[in-house]
Order: sequence, then C-alpha cells, then structure tokens
Amino acid sequence: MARGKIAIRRIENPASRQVTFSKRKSGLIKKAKELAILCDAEVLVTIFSSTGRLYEYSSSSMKSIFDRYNEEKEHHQLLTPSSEARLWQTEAERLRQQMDHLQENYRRLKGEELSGMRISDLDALENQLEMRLKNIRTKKRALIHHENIELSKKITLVQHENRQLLKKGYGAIDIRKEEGSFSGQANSCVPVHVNRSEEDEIRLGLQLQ
Amino acid sequence: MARGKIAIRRIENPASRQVTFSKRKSGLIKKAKELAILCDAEVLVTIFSSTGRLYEYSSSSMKSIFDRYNEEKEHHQLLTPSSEARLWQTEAERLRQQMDHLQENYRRLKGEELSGMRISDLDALENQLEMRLKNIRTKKRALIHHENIELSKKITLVQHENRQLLKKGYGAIDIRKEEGSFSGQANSCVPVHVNRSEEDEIRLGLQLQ
DNA sequence: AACTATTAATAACC
DNA sequence: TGGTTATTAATAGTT
Repeated sequence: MARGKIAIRRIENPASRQVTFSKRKSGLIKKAKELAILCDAEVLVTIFSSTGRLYEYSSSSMKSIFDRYNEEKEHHQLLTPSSEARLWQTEAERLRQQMDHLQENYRRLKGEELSGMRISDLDALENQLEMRLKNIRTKKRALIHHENIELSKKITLVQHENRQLLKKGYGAIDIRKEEGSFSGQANSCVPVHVNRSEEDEIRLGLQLQ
Repeated sequence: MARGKIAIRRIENPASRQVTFSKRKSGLIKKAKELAILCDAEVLVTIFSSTGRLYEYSSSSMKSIFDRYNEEKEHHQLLTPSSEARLWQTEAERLRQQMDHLQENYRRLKGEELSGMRISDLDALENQLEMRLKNIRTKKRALIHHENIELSKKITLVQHENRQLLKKGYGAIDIRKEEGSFSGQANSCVPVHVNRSEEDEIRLGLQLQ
C-alpha cells in the first residue's frame, strides 16, 4: 500500500527487507496495541527478525520482561539481585495467568468442562466441533483419494510389465489366469484404508479390464 | 480509518466492540502473516478476547519460537546470576514448558494441525469429536429440559395465585380472558432457548389446562 | 455479511 | 535508521 503494490513473498534485497521489517514491525505492534485497547483484549506479539533479534509486545498489565531487560541495559544500569528476582517473579506471574486462560479454554475444548456453560456457549462449541469434523473428513477423503490414485498408477504399470513379459516369453500361458492372480495380489496390497471407501463415499477407481 | 475516525479507547458498546474485535483481529493476523513472509521473520500473535477466547497465529511451529525464547532467557541469565532470580526463572521456565505442551495439544484439538496425521490418527480424532458432540448435545438437552421444568412450575404457581385472587375479589371477571392474557405473558417470558426445542427434539411439556 | 467513504499504512524515494 | 508523499489497504459506519 504505497507508491506501488508489492507481492507478498520474501523480499530478496536484504536492505529493503530490513527497512520493510522495521516499518511493518512498528505497524503490527501499533495495530496490536489498538486492538487490545479498543476491544479490551489481551494481545501478545512476538517477532524474531531473520537476524535473530527478538521483538515483543504484550498488552498484559505486567510489562514484558524483555522490554525491562532492554531498558535496563540501555540505561547501563546493573540489576540488583532483588530487582532481578522481581523481574522473574513478574514473568512467572504473567505466564501463570496466560496458562490459566489457556487451560480453561483447553478443558472446554476437550469437552471436559461443560459445567457453567450457557446454551449459547454450547452452541458455539457445537458449531466449532462440526467444522472440525468436516475438516477431518475432508482430509481423510483427500488422503484416501491420493492413495487410490497412486495404487491405480502402480497397478497400470505392473499390468503393462506383465503384458510385456507374456509377449516375450510366456505366450502359451493363459493371460486371463495370470491377470486374475495379479488382481488378487493387488487387493492384498491395498492398505486397510481402502475398505473405508464405503463410509467415505469413495470408490476405488480401478478398471482391471 | 473509515467512515469516521475513532479515538483509541475501549469501545463501550459491546456489540460494536465485538464487531471491531473480529475485523481488527483478522487485520492483525493478516499483517503478521505478511511480515513473516516478506521479511523472513518468525511471528507469533496470541489474542485473548474479553470473553476469554483464544485466537492465535504462528508463522512457524510453536516449538521453535519457544526454543528461541528460552535461548534468549538463558543468555540473560548468564549476565546476572542470583539464587532468588534463578528460582523464579526456573518457575517461569516450568510454566512455559507446560504452556508449550498445552499450546501444541490445543492446536491439535482445535483441528488446525491436521498435517502429518495418518488415517488412523484422523479416525481416532473423529471418534473423539463425535463423542464430545454427543456430550454437548446431551448437556444442551438437559439444560433446556431443566429450564422447561422450572418454567412449568412457575406457571402453575402463578396460575394458582391468579385463581385465588379471582375467587377472593374479582368473581365477576371472566376467567378465560384472564388466563388468556396470562399465557400471553408467559410466552413472552420464555427465553430464547425454548424455541430450540424443535431442533433438539424437545417439546415444552406445558399443559395449560 | 456486504458495501464504501474515509482514514491509516506503507513502498519508493530522499 | 528518519522524513515525505503517492498510493494502496484497512476499516467505521452503514445497509
């Protein structure tokens, strides 16, 4: 959004990349602050630059320990043992709060903690779960489909090889019998997943003759 | 930045706050993604809404960010060792490890992390989710049933009181008309949940006369 | 959920 | 880095 638009892909020029990083980092943290204030949310942004430097923003009332460390260092002040202890204590406190939040959400998500939830909460959770089930089933279908295609290719290939062999040296042997035993072998190679095709409304798209 | 400018302070109206939260959350995460891609940085955004829900974006695996976080911390520790500080640092470390573990599980549970899962994993997850959906629906039914019973009791009680009143002082007034207006009021008191009875195959078990 | 008039962010340049 | 500005992008208010 500027003098020209750019594609969202890694900026090759290191200097430009650094400039953009610096500017966009500020922009991101500004947005994070605004979100936290406007919407009364707790926002944490952690950024590692490609050179390995850490930048962090935390809306929590307890300021990030890294900000403090950097401030102290900038002011060339030595930490007294007690002030350093306070710093770590604060950090532990902040983490504990975040953990509590997370743990509660986690329990709810796992469905262990349904007590105290209102109908609207349950509705939201139900919708969320249905979405997830949909995703999982889509993923399963994709996996099975992929497997079927691979199997199909493999079978066509082996079939072709078999025909070549038959033409070359075993002209007298009954082709149908050979192919019958081959298809039997193919089935035994098909992994367990294939017999899920019914439940997943997928058919193995093989046409052996 | 829009039809008008707003001051950066907590939005009082809860509905507007929620809408703004949703929009700006998307915006923030989009910006975070762009920064990560454009500048080859590792970016982590964690947002807790005022209702306590967790939203998160991570440009790389949670683990690598936590690892780097820890490295930074260890580096700082070497600068100023102190027994009390180490104590708190250890505590912070422990909490962060727990959180790391929790975050990973959380993401899996939320279904964001399906990649790398085999069919058998997906099957297990699917079954787990179906069980949870069942639990949630059972809980919803129980809640609604309980509400209906409470409403039923309340209505019977008020009905009884009305009859007493009618007998005592308003013998001339048409009872049916009174009860009609009463039942109308009762309906207006029924909370939104009751019209879920159809989807949940529950009927409001009230028999007014 | 869309739309759109505005404001805000920022890419290129210095 | 820090400042300027032409553009693009985000979004507040509205429907």
